[in-house]
Amino acid sequence: MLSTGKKIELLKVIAHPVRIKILEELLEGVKCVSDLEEFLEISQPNVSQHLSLLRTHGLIDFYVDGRLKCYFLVDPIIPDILEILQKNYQGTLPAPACCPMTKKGTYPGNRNRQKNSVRECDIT
Amino acid sequence: MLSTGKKIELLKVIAHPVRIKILEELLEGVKCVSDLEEFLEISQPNVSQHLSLLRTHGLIDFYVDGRLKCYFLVDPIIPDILEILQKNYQGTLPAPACCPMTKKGTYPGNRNRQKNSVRECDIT
DNA sequence: CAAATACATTCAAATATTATTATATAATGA
DNA sequence: TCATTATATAATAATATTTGAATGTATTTG
Repeated sequence: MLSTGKKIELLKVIAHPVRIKILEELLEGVKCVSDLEEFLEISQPNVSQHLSLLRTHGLIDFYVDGRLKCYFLVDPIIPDILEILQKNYQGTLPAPACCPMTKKGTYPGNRNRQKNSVRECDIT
Repeated sequence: MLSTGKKIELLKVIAHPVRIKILEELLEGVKCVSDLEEFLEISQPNVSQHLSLLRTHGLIDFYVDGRLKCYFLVDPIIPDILEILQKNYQGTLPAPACCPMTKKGTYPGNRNRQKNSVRECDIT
């Protein structure tokens, strides 16, 4: 299994608007470079460069059909990332249990804080 | 709801080893800067810089307790990303239905390919 | 009020990423 | 074989990211 470090690297590679579009397109099925070039509306060398980066990181691969290179998805992390990008997040995470917002106390750590700061969360 | 573009930007901000560690730490609960500094073993200004970046992107926020700044998670995209980083992916995605690997044909698009390339996937 | 603590900001240097341009290669078709 | 099509690579220039060093501000404590 991949280390967290490697996964962060993958995340970094994925986090680019053009590459996300490529991956979304490949999620639909196999695509050759020229089809991607048309779809993305960027130069062919640039498409190849992005494909190359995705490939050297093991995210995608290709097979050859005549003079076409047919790219497809390999890494199972991709659908999960793309799903997050589609997901409709609303609101925020719940405020921390122990803070002035929830009126339940202040910092739960051991650092110095103001003398009169009461930690109701400790008192229970 | 956030646009895909904004989410890609968030992904880019998140995809950094130090910032991932910060987010993982904050997932456990509120943390002040000095505690993060100790944990991360990087300089205090650098911690502040990363926190600032995370905050300007709306991923985290803080409350003040005396001289402490207590940071906490805000954006609900964070737990989802962190979950992916923990997940144990194995194997690869299934090979495309229509390619030499699966022996079911070649490129499904409309580009020129070699004359004798048969598309069994079209024939059904 | 002075010192100490907690944190932020600014600037510069080092490094990494991105896109462009030009050129190369390999396969196909005339 | 020659032109065309499909793609890759290399070099460069522009830009962005990252870190370190120095300095600044606010709060608390003695």
